[in-house]
Order: sequence, then structure tokens, then C-alpha cells
Amino acid sequence: MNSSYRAIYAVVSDIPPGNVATYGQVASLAGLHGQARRVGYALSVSPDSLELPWHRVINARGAVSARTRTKLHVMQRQLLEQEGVKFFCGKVDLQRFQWAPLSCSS
DNA sequence: TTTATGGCTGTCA
DNA sequence: ATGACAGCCATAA
Repeated sequence: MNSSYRAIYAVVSDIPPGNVATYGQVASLAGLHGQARRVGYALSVSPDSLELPWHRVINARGAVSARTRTKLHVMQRQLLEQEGVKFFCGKVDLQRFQWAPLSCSS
């Protein structure tokens, strides 16, 4: 566990319900520009006790990434739809659901 | 130390 | 629009 991981977890924990963020976006916000892959790894090993909204992190195409070993991506989609995020052909409309940390939503 | 794999992404043909 | 490629980095073997 290092500061980078904490930064990643901190960013993820700030994503509000009904919104999503991309791995690259989280990486940048955590001060790890270009290290999107590291974000995915960090989340994959994050302890459940942190209760992070990991399901709100998807890939740059607006779709949930398929896991190689698990089926969590299935539950991930359910959790998102449960929060109001709508899928169209397996993808999310990032224009509308992507988290905008500093935006004026009015 | 080298290789392979993993919840990615931007660029280029 | 779509697919191939090359960077990015942590871990495990």
C-alpha cells in the first residue's frame, strides 16, 4: 500500500452515485496521468472493507471491462443500472454520465 | 532478471 | 469506423 493507491482510492470514493469515471480519468485525478492500467490493478486488489464504488469506474469507451478470471463485470453493470446509469448496446453515454469533478451542472 | 498477465488508452494505418 | 500496436506499471512465477 503506497500513496498512489490511496490517491486512487480517494478519487474513486468521490465519484457520486449515478455517475461514472474512466480509468484514465481516475489516474489523472490521482496524479498518475497515463497510468490507467494501474488504476484497474489497484481496484482489483482493493479490500472490500474500503467499500469503494469501484463499479463506477469503466473504460474510455464507456463500457465495463471484462474480467479474465471473475464475473464481477456482470454485477458491475447491474449496480450501475441500479443507480440510474443507462446502457445502450452495452455502453454508457459518457457525454451524459461521466463524472465532472469541477463542473457547474447548471 | 526476464516473462507474462491484468478491470487501459491514445495513436496510426 | 475498426483493428493492430506500443506505451504505462504492479505482481507473480
